[in-house]
Amino acid sequence: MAYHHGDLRRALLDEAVRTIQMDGLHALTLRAVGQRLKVSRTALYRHFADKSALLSAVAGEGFVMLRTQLAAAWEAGGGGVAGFDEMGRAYVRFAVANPSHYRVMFGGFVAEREPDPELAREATAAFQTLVDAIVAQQQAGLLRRDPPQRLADYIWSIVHGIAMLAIDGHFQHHCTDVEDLVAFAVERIRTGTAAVAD
Amino acid sequence: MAYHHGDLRRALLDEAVRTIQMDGLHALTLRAVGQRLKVSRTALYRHFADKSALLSAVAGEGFVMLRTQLAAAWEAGGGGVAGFDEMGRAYVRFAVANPSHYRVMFGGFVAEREPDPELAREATAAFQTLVDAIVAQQQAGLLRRDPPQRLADYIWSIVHGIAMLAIDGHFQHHCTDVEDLVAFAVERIRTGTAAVAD
DNA sequence: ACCTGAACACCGTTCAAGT
DNA sequence: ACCTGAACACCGTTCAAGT
Repeated sequence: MAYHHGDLRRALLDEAVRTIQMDGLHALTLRAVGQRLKVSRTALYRHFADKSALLSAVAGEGFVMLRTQLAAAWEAGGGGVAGFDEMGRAYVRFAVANPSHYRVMFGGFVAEREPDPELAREATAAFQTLVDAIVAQQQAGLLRRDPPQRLADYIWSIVHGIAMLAIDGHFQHHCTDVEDLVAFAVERIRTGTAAVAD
Repeated sequence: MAYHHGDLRRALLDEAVRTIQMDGLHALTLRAVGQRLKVSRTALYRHFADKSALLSAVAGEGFVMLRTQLAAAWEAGGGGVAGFDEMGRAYVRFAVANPSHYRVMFGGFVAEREPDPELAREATAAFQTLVDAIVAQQQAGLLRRDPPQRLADYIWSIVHGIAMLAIDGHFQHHCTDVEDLVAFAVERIRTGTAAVAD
């Protein structure tokens, strides 16, 4: 009869994201997901070790999407200053457009225990996109010659902070437009990290 | 016999923080808290409407502590540049020293639904400490004359981003010392937001 | 007023059993 | 291989009852 065959895994991931998007992370129960997919609530265990493995998979897909969109923004901006600024905008835009992915990626649900190495690898790859762009700009004389990792930690913190506060609605209270804030941040980062004369 | 009288509320708050600190937010169960305080698991309902009200109270105390420590740092630094830099350091230091408070304050557990107005007021008061310091610096000609709220959103995002990533252990992977990162951030913020010549 | 114990409706997970 | 149904040990919350 209506076996889901190979695509139940895919359906479970999509339904998990959909549920978090609509009703929040606390509403994600294996029973509800199974019920909505017309499947036993234990069918999931054929595809994931447990609930946290499902969340890890969601986070992993999120990191792949993020890395792809960051790289695309860098390319679309033609590298250099325009490309880097575009990366910052793309980062926050990803978080705002995919809040459930982002929350699972950084909400502390996965990072608590030692996460599966594949997830760590994908997170590192996304971070590396930022480091690469920083090194490229330094070599073009567009950015301070601080250690790239330090600059990356700093800039990642800024866009992450904006993204988190935006997702959690902390800006709505004082009517802050997120796009405007990111534009302001990009300018201030540029001013604060410009290459200094030798 | 061993009634807790008026201080059960206090004991519940402390035990909640202790539990989150030691075992994580997912380990905070009303049953465990009650058991550890030698009290029925339903005794809590005499002091809090429900579990989320307990978390709201923890968050509220966190905002009071944060505001106090930010104001103290500003004063200790004698206002001006030194005081402002000290505020940034104090912010991240608070988060790292009180990760369970911080996670409840910003982890999206409280902000999801409409939070109680008292909590919102305390969060706003903490934010206002930053705005006030920014206005003072602008009047002293030490900071760009952008809208104070915009500068506050920007700087709050930076320290919040560093704090969150630090708490969730995302810096341990590439051996970043948080104090060093904050020091670097404070310098870059200063350079990026310095007053411009008229 | 403050606390208790039993009860209710949930949850993730396991496991023997079915196809 | 893939899915099911019953069972187990949890959870937050309610409520009549005790002091």
